[in-house]
Amino acid sequence: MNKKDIKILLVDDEPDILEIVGYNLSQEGYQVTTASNGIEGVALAKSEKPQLIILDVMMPKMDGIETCEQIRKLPELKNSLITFLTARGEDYSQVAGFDAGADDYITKPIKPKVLVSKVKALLRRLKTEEESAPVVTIGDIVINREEYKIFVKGKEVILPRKEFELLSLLASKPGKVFKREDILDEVWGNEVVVGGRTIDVHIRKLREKIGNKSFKTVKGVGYKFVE
Amino acid sequence: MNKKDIKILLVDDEPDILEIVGYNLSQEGYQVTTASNGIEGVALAKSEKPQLIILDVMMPKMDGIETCEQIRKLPELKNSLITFLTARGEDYSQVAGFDAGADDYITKPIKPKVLVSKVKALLRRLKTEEESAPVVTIGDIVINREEYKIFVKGKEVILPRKEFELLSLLASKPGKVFKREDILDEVWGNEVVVGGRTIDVHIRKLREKIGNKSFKTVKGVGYKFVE
DNA sequence: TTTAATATTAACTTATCGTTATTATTTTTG
DNA sequence: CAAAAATAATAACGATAAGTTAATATTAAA
Repeated sequence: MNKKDIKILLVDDEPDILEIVGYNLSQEGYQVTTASNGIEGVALAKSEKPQLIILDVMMPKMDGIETCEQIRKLPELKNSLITFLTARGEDYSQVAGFDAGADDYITKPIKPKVLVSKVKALLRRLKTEEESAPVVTIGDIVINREEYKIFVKGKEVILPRKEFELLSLLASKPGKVFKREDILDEVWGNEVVVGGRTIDVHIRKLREKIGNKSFKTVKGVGYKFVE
Repeated sequence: MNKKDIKILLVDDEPDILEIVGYNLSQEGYQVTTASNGIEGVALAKSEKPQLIILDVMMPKMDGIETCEQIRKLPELKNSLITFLTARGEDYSQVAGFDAGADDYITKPIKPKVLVSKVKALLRRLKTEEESAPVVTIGDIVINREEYKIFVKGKEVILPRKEFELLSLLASKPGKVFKREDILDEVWGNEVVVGGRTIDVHIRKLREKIGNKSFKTVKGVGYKFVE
């Protein structure tokens, strides 16, 4: 992934921190979004799906720990990294932070250079994890291959195996038309022989459950999944 | 993991440092290996696979930064932590160190007590990452792998070996679906061939003892443990 | 060695899923 | 624009996978 495709969300109630940290990360080429409180932070996390979220622990209204917990509940953000900003020596918040699902923490006072390289280190970690990332998001559909779960607009939809695999295949390359024969190969396996209408029926079931407009028919060829 | 199973590799060209740091860590019960230059360090890292590597930044031939980069390239050492020894104020090396893949740094002059607690803190972090903690808690179930004990809502439940291992596996990643073949590999071993209904029977027994709702069936795939 | 505990298999039941057949609808093409 | 081709929709059937129980084999314990 290119650096400029990496989004970082920064949540802190102190404008100075947002300013300085945001500036430094932007300079590095990252896309930085900021929020000044937890509620706003969760909302932005939802809409932006940043790869990295930096949360201040001490915030009014909703603190970093709770914000972190909220974010961790969202299936589409399972791959995101979360790191806390914490005053040096606040050992408690580190511990609670890890419990809440944090990946790391950065101690204040912040030294820009240290911050930037720590972020780099974290994102390096993301890269290796991402190769095996079990969670894919397309539009408002989240596919969790590891847990065999599908979420549509945050609501879980239970799919039988073949339907799951079919969706999984189509969604792996949104926009690409999968030929009927290719679908049979991938989902059914090339030894199995099934009737010509089997795919149609499964597509129909998916349309019922996921939404009609997501699955486009390309007559004479096959099907594609569109956002 | 037990303290005496933790290996620490110490790389420094100054014999005094090796002596004093090595002594202190050994006293704490860690297994300490030492190398007096980077090349030797990389070789030992490869063969010993230490959990923690402490590198001096300033070394002749190959410095700590380069040594670190070399080590980070080795896939088998991805889980290892690397920390630098750096003279106070050498801000540069901290930054470069993080870039090279370091997890922390320790400033000279070394105070044994500070060193030891820093090492402890680092290894605590490793522990949580490694999830090999002997005691795991999921909801109101506590699994003690070391003592082969299970507690449900504080009450001990005695499980036979296979059931224990099955539960232990599923609970190691709550939510993740374990395929039947994976379960066979992990719990039974990939040479053993057992009938198709064996897993079911064990699952059933677990459901009886631990609670029905904790074990979800994913038809055509396998089972998962949920809170 | 005997007994008890655990593991596996077998046989059967139940539920769910996948496929096909049928009919209707839409799209394409001559 | 009409006929043919392709796909959509439904329901019904058959296949498959999992659940259950009981019996047998294996292992560990007394």
